[in-house]
Amino acid sequence: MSETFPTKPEVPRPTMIDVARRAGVGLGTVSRVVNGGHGVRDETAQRVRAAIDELGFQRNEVARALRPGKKSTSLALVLGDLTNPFYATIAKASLEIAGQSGFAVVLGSVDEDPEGEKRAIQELVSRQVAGLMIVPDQGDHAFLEGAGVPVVFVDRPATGIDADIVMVDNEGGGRLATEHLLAQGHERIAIILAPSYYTIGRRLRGFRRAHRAAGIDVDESLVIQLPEGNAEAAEKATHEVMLRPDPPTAIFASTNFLTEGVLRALGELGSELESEPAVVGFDDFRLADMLPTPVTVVASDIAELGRSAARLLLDRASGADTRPPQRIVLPCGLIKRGSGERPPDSAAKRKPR
Amino acid sequence: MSETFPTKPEVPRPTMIDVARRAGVGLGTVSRVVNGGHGVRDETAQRVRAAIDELGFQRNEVARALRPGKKSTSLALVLGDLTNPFYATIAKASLEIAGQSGFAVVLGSVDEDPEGEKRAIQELVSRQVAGLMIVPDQGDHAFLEGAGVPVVFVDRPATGIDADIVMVDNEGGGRLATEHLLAQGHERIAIILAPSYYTIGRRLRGFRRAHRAAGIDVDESLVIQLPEGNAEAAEKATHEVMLRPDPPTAIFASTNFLTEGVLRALGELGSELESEPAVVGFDDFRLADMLPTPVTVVASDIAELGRSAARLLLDRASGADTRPPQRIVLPCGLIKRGSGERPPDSAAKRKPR
DNA sequence: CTCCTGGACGGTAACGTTTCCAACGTTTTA
DNA sequence: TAAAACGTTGGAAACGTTACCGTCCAGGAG
Repeated sequence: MSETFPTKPEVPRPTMIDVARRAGVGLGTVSRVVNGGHGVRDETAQRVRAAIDELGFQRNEVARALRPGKKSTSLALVLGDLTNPFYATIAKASLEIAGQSGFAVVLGSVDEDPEGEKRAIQELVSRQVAGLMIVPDQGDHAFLEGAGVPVVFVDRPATGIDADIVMVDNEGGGRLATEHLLAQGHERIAIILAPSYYTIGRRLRGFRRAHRAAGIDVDESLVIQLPEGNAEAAEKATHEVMLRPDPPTAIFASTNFLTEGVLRALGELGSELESEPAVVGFDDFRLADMLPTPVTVVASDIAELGRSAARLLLDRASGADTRPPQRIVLPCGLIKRGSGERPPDSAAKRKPR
Repeated sequence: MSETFPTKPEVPRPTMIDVARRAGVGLGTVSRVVNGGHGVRDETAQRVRAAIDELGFQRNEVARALRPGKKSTSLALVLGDLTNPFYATIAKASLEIAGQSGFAVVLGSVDEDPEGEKRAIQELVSRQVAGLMIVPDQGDHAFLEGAGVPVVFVDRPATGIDADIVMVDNEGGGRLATEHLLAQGHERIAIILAPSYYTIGRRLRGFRRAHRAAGIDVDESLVIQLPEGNAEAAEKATHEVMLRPDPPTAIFASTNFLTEGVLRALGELGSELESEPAVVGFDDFRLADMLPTPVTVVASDIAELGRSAARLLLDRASGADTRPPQRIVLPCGLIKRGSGERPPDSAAKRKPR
């Protein structure tokens, strides 16, 4: 390198010792002032505070967390693809709650495989976080038992450990969506399923229960298990099922990304279809109301999912909450927008508006 | 509480001292083994590693970061609404890069006001992060000068400090979008602007330059400054401008959320309009290709924005990079989808497909 | 007047790690 | 053969904070 950047003087940040010296008091006094200032004479506290301001002192959270028994003021959040608005919403909400209590949120690097998840979690634990919020992948989470930090699972339970869990009423949502379609007279409803997550299983159960309650048999050839949980897989599967000799008159997409894939396939199929099927998705998504046919979805308050998890974890971490592991379940509601309203016998093509 | 949860025995995690005792070696030797194991006899290292496995020892990153001069192995990321896919993409990408180097990413709680941002940053600095990635709000960031950690700004520069910056070619993008519309024959192009961010200013500059190059005057009444940067504001503004006696024949929306608002307004206006205007947005968004009229956008590689920022910051933090502050600018490209292709004289209504 | 009480404060140990230095044994060099 | 050099190891200091303990002084009780 021909010219180097003048490296910053790397001025060491002032410590409590500097503050103590400046204020002419002992180290303990500074500590007391920094932590609320009980047991310190007003006049002394003033002097200390003045010194803090002059030096621009800021407490070193790392040193603080080193003290015996103390945990850091950080929570860890382990989740999947942040690009999925579902996860992003959880992250944002938990961040907000944590921030209100002066806690930061550490995001471990998120891998796909269970092994990567385990590594990420251990990385986080080694940072002495006060608690873990995890949207768990498949695989055993028993190794968390000995981690010594409270854990809250979000959106789905984990196996091998009995911990708090905050989730959505997946079965109720699945039932709601299906009942809505059944009420329109549909009897051949396809359900598109992402790979074996717990949530998906519950949504399927709701689907079956709604059928049973209505006295209608589920055509198992319309229960479609995708190899992957992305829009492309759903698109392909929708293509296939709609071109069968006896296509479904309605489709229930079990995930926001899957809904997108379903709609994409229907759009491409377009006029090839004798009659466009009704569609209901699970989880709302942006622009759902602006598509050529606004899409009806079953939705829950995802942000509340994140908030509840963060609140619960903070209470656990502070020791304020010693109840047995809790199971918080948030309700789902139906947002009718149009795509679920097509009658099964309608041969009408999508209209301009 | 009538019954309390059996509090975990709170097993203290094993330390290096435990490992040393178990392996019958000194503390220094354990440290050497943990950090690569140079200068330790193979047989000794084996014994130490065995002890580590048996005890399930894991290095305490907090204690590690306390050592003089050492920073933690965490990077901080400060940004706006994670629910905005733009920010979420940056977060995901930087997380990925940081994770590859064993760094975690701490998200400070993100407020809207400059004061909240400053507080969040100081919270993060007090956690001894190795570096800061900031998508800065307005306001002076000179206070970062003395923070003693490397800073990389993302998406926009900050005032009051000369630091690395990774951004997008906003002016080029603005110009590209405008040129595309001009090439279709449009001469009355409205531009919808979010409040005074740096990026928006550059996009506007590109807009003006393109006009000048084409020898067409900008109608200043079509340069629309929004009071807020959300979809609602854009929707309202679009309504107003389209109902003027002499409406624009094309609209350039300077932000993904604004594009959404513009489209929403146009959808509502529907048949009230004599001719629907062409639309080009800045930044791509999910489902843009599935709207009734697929929307043309100017886009850049947002993920690369995050990746570059993280890479640069890691190099700065490790001291590997001592160059003067860098300015990385990523190019923008045009993604044609249809909404930008309407000729200015077309009286055609939106067609079914 | 003395003793005791209690509030205010100073000093120090401890947290778990890394880094430096000294000590040791072995081998090479003079 | 003695000295020097080297590789391996153990021990101690240091990082910045909090918790605990002891000291000091003032004031009240006896």
